[in-house]
Amino acid sequence: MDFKAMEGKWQKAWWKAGINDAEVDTSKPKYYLIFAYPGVSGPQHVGHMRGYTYSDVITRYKRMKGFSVLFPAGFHATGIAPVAYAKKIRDGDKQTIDYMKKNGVPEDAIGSFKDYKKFLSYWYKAYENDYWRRFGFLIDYRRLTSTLGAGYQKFIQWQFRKLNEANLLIQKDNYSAFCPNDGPIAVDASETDIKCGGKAEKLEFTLLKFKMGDEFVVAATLRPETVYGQTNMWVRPDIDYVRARVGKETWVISRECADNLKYQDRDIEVLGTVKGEELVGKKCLAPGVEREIPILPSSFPDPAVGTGLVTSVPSDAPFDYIALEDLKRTNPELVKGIELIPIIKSRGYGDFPAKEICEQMNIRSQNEAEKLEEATKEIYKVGFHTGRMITGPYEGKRVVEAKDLVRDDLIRDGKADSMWSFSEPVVCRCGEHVVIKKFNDQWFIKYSDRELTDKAKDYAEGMDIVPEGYKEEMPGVLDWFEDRPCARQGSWLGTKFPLDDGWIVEPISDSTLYPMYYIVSLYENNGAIKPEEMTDEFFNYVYLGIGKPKRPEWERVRKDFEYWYPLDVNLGGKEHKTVHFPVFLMNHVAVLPGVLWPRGLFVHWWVTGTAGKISKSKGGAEPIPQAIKRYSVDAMRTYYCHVAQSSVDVAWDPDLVFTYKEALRRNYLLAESLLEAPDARSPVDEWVKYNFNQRLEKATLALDDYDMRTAADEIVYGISRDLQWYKRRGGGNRKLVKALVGKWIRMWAPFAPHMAEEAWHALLKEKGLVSVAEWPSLFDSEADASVNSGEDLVQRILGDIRDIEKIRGAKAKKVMVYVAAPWKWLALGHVRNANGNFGDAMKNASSDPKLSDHKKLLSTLIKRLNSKMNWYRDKKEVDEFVVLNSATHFLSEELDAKVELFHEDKPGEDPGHKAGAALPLYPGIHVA
RNA sequence: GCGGGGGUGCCGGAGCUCGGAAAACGGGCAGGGCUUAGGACCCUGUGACUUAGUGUCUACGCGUGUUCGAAUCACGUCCCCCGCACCA
Repeated sequence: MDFKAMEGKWQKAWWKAGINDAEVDTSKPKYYLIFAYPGVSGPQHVGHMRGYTYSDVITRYKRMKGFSVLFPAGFHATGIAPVAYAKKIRDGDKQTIDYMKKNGVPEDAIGSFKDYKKFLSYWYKAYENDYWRRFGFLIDYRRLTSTLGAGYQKFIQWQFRKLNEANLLIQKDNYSAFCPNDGPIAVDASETDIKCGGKAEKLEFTLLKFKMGDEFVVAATLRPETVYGQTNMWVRPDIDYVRARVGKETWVISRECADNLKYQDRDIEVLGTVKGEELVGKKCLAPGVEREIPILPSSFPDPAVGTGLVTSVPSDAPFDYIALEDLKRTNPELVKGIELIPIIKSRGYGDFPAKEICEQMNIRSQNEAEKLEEATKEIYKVGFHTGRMITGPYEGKRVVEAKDLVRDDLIRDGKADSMWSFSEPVVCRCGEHVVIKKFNDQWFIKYSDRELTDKAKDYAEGMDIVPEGYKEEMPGVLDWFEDRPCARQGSWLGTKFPLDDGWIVEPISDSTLYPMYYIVSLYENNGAIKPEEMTDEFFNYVYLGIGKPKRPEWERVRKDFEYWYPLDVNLGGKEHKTVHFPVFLMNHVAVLPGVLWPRGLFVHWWVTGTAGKISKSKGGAEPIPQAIKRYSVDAMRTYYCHVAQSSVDVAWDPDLVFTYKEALRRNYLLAESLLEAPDARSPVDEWVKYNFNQRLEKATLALDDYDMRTAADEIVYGISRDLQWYKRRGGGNRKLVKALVGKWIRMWAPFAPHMAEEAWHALLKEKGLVSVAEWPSLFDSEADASVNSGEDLVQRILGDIRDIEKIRGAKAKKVMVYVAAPWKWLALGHVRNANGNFGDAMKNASSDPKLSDHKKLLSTLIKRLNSKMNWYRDKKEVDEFVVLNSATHFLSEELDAKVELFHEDKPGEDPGHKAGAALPLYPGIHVA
């Protein structure tokens, strides 16, 4: 089977027929689904295809169920990623370039990426043509849109004016990264604006003021509650600090700290420098404990973090503990008399967690910075969450509470202050140290708004949210979600913030209402509506029905919108659970009337590499064009749907994908061979119809519930199994087979659409496209579960005979089967009625006149039946003789032996005395 | 700590809503067949013991309880994963 040829052939047919173009059709119900559009950031890998595949499978199914489907897509280009890539190419970043090459990007294209616009247009095309179309996604490509498009930006501005009308835009203080030369900049992993420090976190430090004569030596800490364990202070002897006037006080701090404070609204003036070594050996008064402690030399404090001075709590801070140990070796005189002070009791640790973990991790010196970081994190986490104070005024209190209490006390008493600082040095591209600046006019969307939150929570309760667990989380997420900065200053790509010059709408806030825009983008893309025309008047009319249409086209858009809205499902990866989905929901609630709010959310988990999430840097991500070639699109699609539930991470496993390819091929060949079988009525026609119906029904219900896995399981494996058995049993009723295969192939279509089309045409000689065929309906069938009792009986007998063959160590030449006498079914009836109670069963059976001839056998029989009570519970009575009689031919072929069938009470011959052993559904068997 | 989700064969995982011979379905492994060079296909087996089958025992993290009957319900307990933010 040539998957590759099939893919090209049928995709072409789909595009030609335009079955992916969404059209308003008022005679049909509508279905509107989007996936969270991808951030445009270079090549995608096999992991990305999971969610897209779900989207396509769902919408293909809905289309076959008679819905008019809108399945659009777009590109999220705002933010900093495209600029970051352009920069990496300009810088000749080898890893990035190699990754592009490995994904088949031509060299000259890579070169052009120096211009972020070229980068974007290349990937718009690649996502569409190399990924989405190649996977056969029936996306309405006429509606493709980018968040940088002119019309889209008009739409975002309209959205923000709506938010403003709803009083949800506010300005307030915010601390964010700032370069004294270049202004606001981004500190993120892509390190677009900065030279180093992409991983830095923004943290609020407590500044502890240590009195030393008339001035204060100031140390920064994240753990004010540990002041009770202070033994000394650490200073870097090799650097220069500054003496600065802060308000009315004089502080000794690092130069970088002084800079930082300047930007945080402090009245500060640098007076002079202080050499670090001058401080060594001096004593200062530790705040909180009011004890004199020495200032000691160390190498780990960083002048760019906090104040460049660190208070030492060796009981609970691994860095401090190790630095002390170092000193003990090099300069024991300095540390004489310093003892660890127990301050906090945490789960799993004794009095001195820092000491314990250093010993555990075998950390020997301050130079092992990475391990020390890890140890610190661990101790911090455990201490914060499980620790209790065992000293000081808050003894007995949990650390999580004590932390704030201690800090507030110290600040109130003038012994401490606070400051924002990065967790590691951040240097701007210009070479300047990045500071954290206090802005007092940062724009926020007021997601904390009580009314908005409550409305969203109420509404979410009635939404279709998959999986159920996320639905449970949603109220918590909505409560927890606070005001969020929605605009930025600096080198970001995005829409101009309409209320304030110089601000750019940030990339989460411009991606909340966009399903609305796909209605308009169709007309923007075909030129019917120009971006200049997209005024507030336009949007108010088409979305809200306010005002009058200026042109007939507006009415057209309005009609479309009324037809397609609200959105049925927004589908996205689990990374969106705590940001995108809540803001998506809340923005809808904030600016639109309730009837337009989205009906459902679908969250799926990831495809991971063997070691964690597939990432570009670590490699291991299989490029998509290569994967398509190796596995075939249909196999990959089936793999995504079947390999695990959507709410579970799956590890990418190439061997497993191959097994799906083979399963598909097997099914195709099975369909083919069934159609070729000679026409014959078979004893299993009713059985196969009944079971097909069961599976069809189960798959249909599963798809209605967005459970692609169960559906794929029934379709790819379940039906396949039944049909194999049907074939093995001699099934070949031409008319029935054609109907079976016809229905089955239609069920393939959402999952393996190319193979389905191929089979639809090549095997069934159908004319139209199966992708737009009707989803199959159930067979008319009178059969009930008793057909399975019969077929189970045949399978069980076959198995039992095989067991016996094995035990006797010889193949059967002749098999005699004895079907239980009718009166044994009567006895079974009594056992059932007694529901497991042997005495009752026995009593009723022995008083049954119809059983009076068999009194002496009753006791053993009832005992045996009773022990199988649970098994018999839901078994239907079948005429075993009729069933087996129709299967003797089959059995003798399977076993290559003569098979004879008898009634227990008319055994004919019974050399093994097996007739009497027969029970209902357990015939006696003699093998010769 | 808070919130959410979990602990079932060699592995991935069904089953839990609504209690009724646990292990569906896939994978792996083993034996056989069939052909052969296809990542094929078809049988059969895969907790232990036992046996001319329709038998016994052990098993759903651990412990209790409710029940004729518990992976499923209840209580307790241990462990694991994810999120805890301004990052898309």
